[in-house]
Amino acid sequence: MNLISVFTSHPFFEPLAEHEKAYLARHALVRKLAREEYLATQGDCWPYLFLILEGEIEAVKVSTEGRPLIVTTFVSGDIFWGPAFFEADLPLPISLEANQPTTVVIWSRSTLDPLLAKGGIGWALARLMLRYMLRANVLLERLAFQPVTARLARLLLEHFQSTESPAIPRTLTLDDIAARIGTTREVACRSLYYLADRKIIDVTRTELVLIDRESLIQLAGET
Amino acid sequence: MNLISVFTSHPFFEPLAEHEKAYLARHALVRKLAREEYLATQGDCWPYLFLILEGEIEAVKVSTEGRPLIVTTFVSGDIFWGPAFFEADLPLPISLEANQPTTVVIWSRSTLDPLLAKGGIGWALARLMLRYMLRANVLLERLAFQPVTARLARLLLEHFQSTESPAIPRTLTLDDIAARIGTTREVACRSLYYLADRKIIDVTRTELVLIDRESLIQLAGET
DNA sequence: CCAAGGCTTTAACTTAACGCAAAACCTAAG
DNA sequence: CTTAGGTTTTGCGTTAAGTTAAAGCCTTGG
Repeated sequence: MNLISVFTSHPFFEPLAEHEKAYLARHALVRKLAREEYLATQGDCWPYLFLILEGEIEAVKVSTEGRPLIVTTFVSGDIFWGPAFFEADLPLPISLEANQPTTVVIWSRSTLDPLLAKGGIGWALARLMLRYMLRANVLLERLAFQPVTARLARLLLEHFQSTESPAIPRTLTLDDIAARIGTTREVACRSLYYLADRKIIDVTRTELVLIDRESLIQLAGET
Repeated sequence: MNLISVFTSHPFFEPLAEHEKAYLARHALVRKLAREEYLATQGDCWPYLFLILEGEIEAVKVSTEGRPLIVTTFVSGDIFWGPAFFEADLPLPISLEANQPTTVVIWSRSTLDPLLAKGGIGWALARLMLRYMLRANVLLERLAFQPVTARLARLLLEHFQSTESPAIPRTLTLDDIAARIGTTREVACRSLYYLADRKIIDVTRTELVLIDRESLIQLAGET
């Protein structure tokens, strides 16, 4: 397998010796997911750790009324796990859903167990977890303190940042946007046009064009 | 110092050898906090880990407009840390404020460093962090999906659970309640009377009496 | 070319939640 | 006893956000 090359390059596995990496590769479960396919669902007891080789996986929560909220997105190279990986019987607090065709490598708790006893990996896990905790924290802050418009503004800023061009094609549907900022389709749409009305962005059917970055930043609150 | 006895009894330090525990005790910083005193404030770079010996510490976030939100409460025996304990320069996402007279033991990153390299502690930290992440997750879910009344109902249930008696004295001020469920004084008060109006609880100036647990549970949503 | 299905947009309505302000109440200090 | 300061309670006006419904637009597949 050429899987080993992937591990070697990933900083997470750096502390491991060669034969340990080989062990990992032998026991790895490679799984391909289609768009909209679930890796695991909320409430499952899922004692695995995964690494994304290609694609994206969204961590999504669903309310009792069925409204989805995308908590975070894991991209290629990211590592995550189910709580049951650490302690038996802890249910998965979110669903893991592929965004697009995605390939992941999965290890079960029992496979990784012998390696975890060693120092390096435990520490690395703690660091990773810290990162995710901080992400969750940011989300919490926004949901608790910021209105929909501000959350939308921030989402847009992130998208505009990732490209040089001031225009981004409308790849996300309104439902996607709504799930990301924690609201509904309709409200997301209204907010978009609220921004358009004050000449902060330009909304067309095919793209969103940034007009006034300053105002957008201001609307998004601090940072 | 009799500090050592505290460590020995704490499962977190179980993996350590006796001489290591002694090392810990030697380098421990014991700090007493008065009520309302801050251990550290949001935005600080705070590379420490602490253990509560006595008292309580609240993790509180403050919005730009000054509205506080209590994210979680650490009680006697709990261990927590600043993100900078793991990675330099990460700011504290919350403030740590004593709820009551509180005693904590603090270690700096540099002190603990030699012990962290060893496996056991890293793993324990990862497990602890997982717990906190799950807590944050629950809070997120409630803020995102549940109305104020449901959040209040759940808070009350937790309080009623902790005592046998159906009556609890009003030790929390409305501001406290509001900060815990993420709203304002006035709204919290109104919600309280909303519950009283439908005979679910009884509100007097001195105590809250549980009348209809079933309804309260139902209002609180699942669980 | 047409029709179906999905996505977007708008409008009208409803309501939960917030802010302001004032009154009521309680406690502790003088 | 009185007052000052803090807390609780209530009324009122405002608004952000969710809901429902319907219309419009675009793409795709027959």
